[in-house]
Amino acid sequence: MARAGVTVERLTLAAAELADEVGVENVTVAALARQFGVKDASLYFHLRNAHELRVRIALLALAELADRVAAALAGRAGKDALVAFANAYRDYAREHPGRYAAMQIDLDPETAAASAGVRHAEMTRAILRGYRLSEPDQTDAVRMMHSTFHGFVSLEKTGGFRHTPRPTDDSWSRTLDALDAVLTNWPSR
Amino acid sequence: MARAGVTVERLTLAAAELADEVGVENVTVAALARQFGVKDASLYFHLRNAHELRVRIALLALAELADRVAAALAGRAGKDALVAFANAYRDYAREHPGRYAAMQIDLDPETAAASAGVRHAEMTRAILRGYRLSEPDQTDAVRMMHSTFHGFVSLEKTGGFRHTPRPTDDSWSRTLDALDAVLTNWPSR
DNA sequence: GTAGTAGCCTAGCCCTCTTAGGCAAGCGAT
DNA sequence: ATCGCTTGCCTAAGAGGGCTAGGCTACTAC
Repeated sequence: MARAGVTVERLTLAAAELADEVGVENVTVAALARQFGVKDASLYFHLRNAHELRVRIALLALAELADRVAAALAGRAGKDALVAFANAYRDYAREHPGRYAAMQIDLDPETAAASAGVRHAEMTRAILRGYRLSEPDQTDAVRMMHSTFHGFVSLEKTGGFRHTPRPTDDSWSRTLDALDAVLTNWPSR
Repeated sequence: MARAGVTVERLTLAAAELADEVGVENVTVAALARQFGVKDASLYFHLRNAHELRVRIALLALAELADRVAAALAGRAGKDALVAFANAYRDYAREHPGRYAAMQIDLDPETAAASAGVRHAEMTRAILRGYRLSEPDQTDAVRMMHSTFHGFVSLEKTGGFRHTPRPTDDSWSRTLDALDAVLTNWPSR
């Protein structure tokens, strides 16, 4: 009997692709086993449980996104960097809806600390260097930025903007203008 | 054999409460049936399938939230209205995490059009009257506002802000200041 | 009081998750 | 080469959940 050559890495990648096709909630151990031509039970040799599978998708996505953002950010500063970050973020979410959704599951603290999520935080703060904000304004601004990006992308995906004809691309670009404006002129207390 | 007195309304309400306790993804037809002292199969007399149950939770939540926001908005204008809206939104999401999560599932267009979601859109636009924005800026601003609210609340819930000690309440209030500032001074093209 | 229907039930199928225990392929050491 | 050990797969089996088909019963309308 030939071995199927299943590894955690191959499983995770296949799971991520499956997630993009059918949604994270439908990424099932059984479906994955079928893809590898293997019985469901066999995957528990590589995986603790179905939840770990989703966590692994999330970690993969966080790392991939961090790489993309880092590449987009290279050599840019100020609004240029803001827009590059934002577009890398949104593009990734649209190309990989399942992976993006997986990113939203909450990781336990130590897993999160070891994830590429920390790189996101660092890069976001790096952007703000162009806007000369000091603490605690910087933290607030980071949170607002992230909220705006995530909120927009998330609402766009679930069709929250569908009821108005205006192209979402236009709203996105104007939202970034507004974000740039408010970061440039961060209101003092 | 006494009848259990199951109705779609009672089912939906129980499901919503269950969702707040254990998460929407764990709202199961079987669990609900147990709560009503009834067999699972019996619920299919009232419900088409498990998905309908979640849709009903979403619609309930949209209506409840719209009521709250409307109450919060009464007699307010400008930044006052903005803050009231935002807090009503965030408070609801925190008190009813399961209902809030249910709100994010995408409804098919006609269901969405018949939902209380349209009231949200109207009220959001009403707030912007205080800021004198005309189309298409108004649409962009509505989208940005909604994105910010949803993004913040969503990230807060999934622990996205945990890695920084700053109280989220403070960041929230400063984010609203920033939003007010940018709406007041919406950047022209 | 009888017909009809609304509200529940049992039986049963399929799918998923997960554990327990077995067998066989390949590797390292003798 | 072969003996054993580990790795990678297997079968078996139980617990749930989703859902359908078909049946019984209590209430309702006439």
